[in-house]
Amino acid sequence: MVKTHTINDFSKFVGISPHTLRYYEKIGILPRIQRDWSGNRAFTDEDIHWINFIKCLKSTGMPIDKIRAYVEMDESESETVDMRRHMLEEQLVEAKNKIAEYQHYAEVLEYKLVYFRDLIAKTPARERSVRS
Amino acid sequence: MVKTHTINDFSKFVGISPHTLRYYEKIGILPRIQRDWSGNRAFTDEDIHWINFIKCLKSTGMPIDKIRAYVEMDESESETVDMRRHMLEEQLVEAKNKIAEYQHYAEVLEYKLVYFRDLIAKTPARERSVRS
DNA sequence: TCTTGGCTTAGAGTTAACTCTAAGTCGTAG
DNA sequence: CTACGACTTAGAGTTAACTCTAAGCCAAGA
Repeated sequence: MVKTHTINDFSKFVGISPHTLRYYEKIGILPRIQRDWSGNRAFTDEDIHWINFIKCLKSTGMPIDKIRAYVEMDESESETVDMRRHMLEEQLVEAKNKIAEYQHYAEVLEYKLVYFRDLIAKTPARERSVRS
Repeated sequence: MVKTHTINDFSKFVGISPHTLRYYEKIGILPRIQRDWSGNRAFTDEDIHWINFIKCLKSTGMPIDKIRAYVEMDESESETVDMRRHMLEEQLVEAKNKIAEYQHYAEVLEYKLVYFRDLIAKTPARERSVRS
């Protein structure tokens, strides 16, 4: 017997509103959500992993439609392992690109900040009115 | 005498459409764009740095309104160095958070991919039909 | 002269991914 | 008995940041 969560509890846990959770189920990116005998959704800890994985795909820029396609393949008995692997590899590249991109931004910001810190260290506050 | 670029050239260079460049100027996040004698925008290499900096702010999640506020401070003679520094420091935190976030996503994807690669290595293609 | 590429204002349309409303049903706890 | 928290469908509204259209003007080059 696996412990399950109501939609409200689960919502708080994963940081996604009940409304959006139902929406995700409806559009097909959250399949296999169990129901209790009265028809209410019964989320399991397994589902947390799935949500995290979905977040991963979404955040690395995979559009909802493509996520749905992936999920359908995952659900089907058809032979789609190669394709799914390929899709994940693309998202991995995206993730790595994002890391590089934000590292660049961090550098730009640090560079600007060096200038500001310098300026603040050298100049009494009342004399400061300089453009960057 | 500084070499300048037409809006079309500059557009290609920074990867932002002429339309959007005009829009940026209009909403106040691209100030000080020079004009030639006939009134056409004359972008300088300086402006490229500025665009890159703006991209930095935008990509680290600073909304347009806040960017405009920053730009206004940068333009004004008022004493806003501390505030601007503070804003940049917030964006730096954002950039670092993003890096961590995407590193996490990359790990999740790599983990999944290990499973797929394993599966593909061990199973002849015609036998594959497994759920992840 | 005609085409090309620039300019302007004002406002409408697009996009994805939610996010919410309405309107009604059901089961349980106080 | 009543409130609460689930549930349903269908469709409307929201959001930011573009993105484009219309309509018309101006200047340079072939």
